Amino acid sequence: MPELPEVEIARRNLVRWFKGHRVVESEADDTRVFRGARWKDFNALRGRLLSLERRGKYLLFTFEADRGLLAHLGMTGRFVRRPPGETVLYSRARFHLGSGEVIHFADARLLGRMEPCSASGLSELAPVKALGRDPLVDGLSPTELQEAVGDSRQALKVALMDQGRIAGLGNIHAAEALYRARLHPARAPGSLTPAEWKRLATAVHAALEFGLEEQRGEEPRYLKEGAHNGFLIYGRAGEACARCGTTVESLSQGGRTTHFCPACQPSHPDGKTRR
DNA sequence: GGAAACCTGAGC
DNA sequence: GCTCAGGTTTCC
Repeated sequence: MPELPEVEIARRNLVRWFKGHRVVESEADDTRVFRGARWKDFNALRGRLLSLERRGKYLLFTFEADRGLLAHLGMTGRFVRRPPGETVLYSRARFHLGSGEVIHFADARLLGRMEPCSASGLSELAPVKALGRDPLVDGLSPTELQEAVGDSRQALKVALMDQGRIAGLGNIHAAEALYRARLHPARAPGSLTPAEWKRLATAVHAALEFGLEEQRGEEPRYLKEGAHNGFLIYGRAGEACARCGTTVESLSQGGRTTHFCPACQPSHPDGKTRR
């Protein structure tokens, strides 16, 4: 379920957890998380974590001895740090630190992905090479946004979630960005005006920054007990739009549910609403 | 395009 | 009991 902000928070936590500690042992279970990759190579991840990079929703671990790991949280994946001996539900892979603490990769639905490889080969892995610009890592100007998304023939929201165009936006933050930019999710990317690209670029950054603020902390907020919905539009179908009071609607795009305000986000640039 | 697939948990 | 879930891939 995690999108860019959640993955970035996971990255920051991991950097903190690994800092000053060596990995004395790594071990993983043979699960679907490794897909075709050689899961036993996970055991070779030892020593210091030299760097941890995020590109879109992927994490790129670099350990000593040219050992690397590509990780994706899927829908329910998460990294947690626990004292020695403590069990973690759905733990799929573990880093044992010199301090005795254990960093688990837990994933109930097994939709996450782990791929051990050489550190130098991380950037050459197919999923990584296919990624588009990361708004936080690479920046995303209105022009760059238009170049990445403007030639798509899919609905605007679907195009925004295409990781090959922009890396990191998922169902929630794409919807949040469109609401902030007052753009209808079904708009044709080719129809946006320069002013609209500018609004959208600003909105993408705002939505991601808001998400980062929301997710700060060790335990992923979205998995927390009783976490309330702090989003502007996501999950608010049937509620009144905070901006204009119109009832928020939903529609299905590319198999995902999109929420939007039919008044604030007109389907045409001239403001006419058509559905 | 869209739907179904991969999985389990949460919510109604 | 049924539906849905913040992701990605695969197959009509």
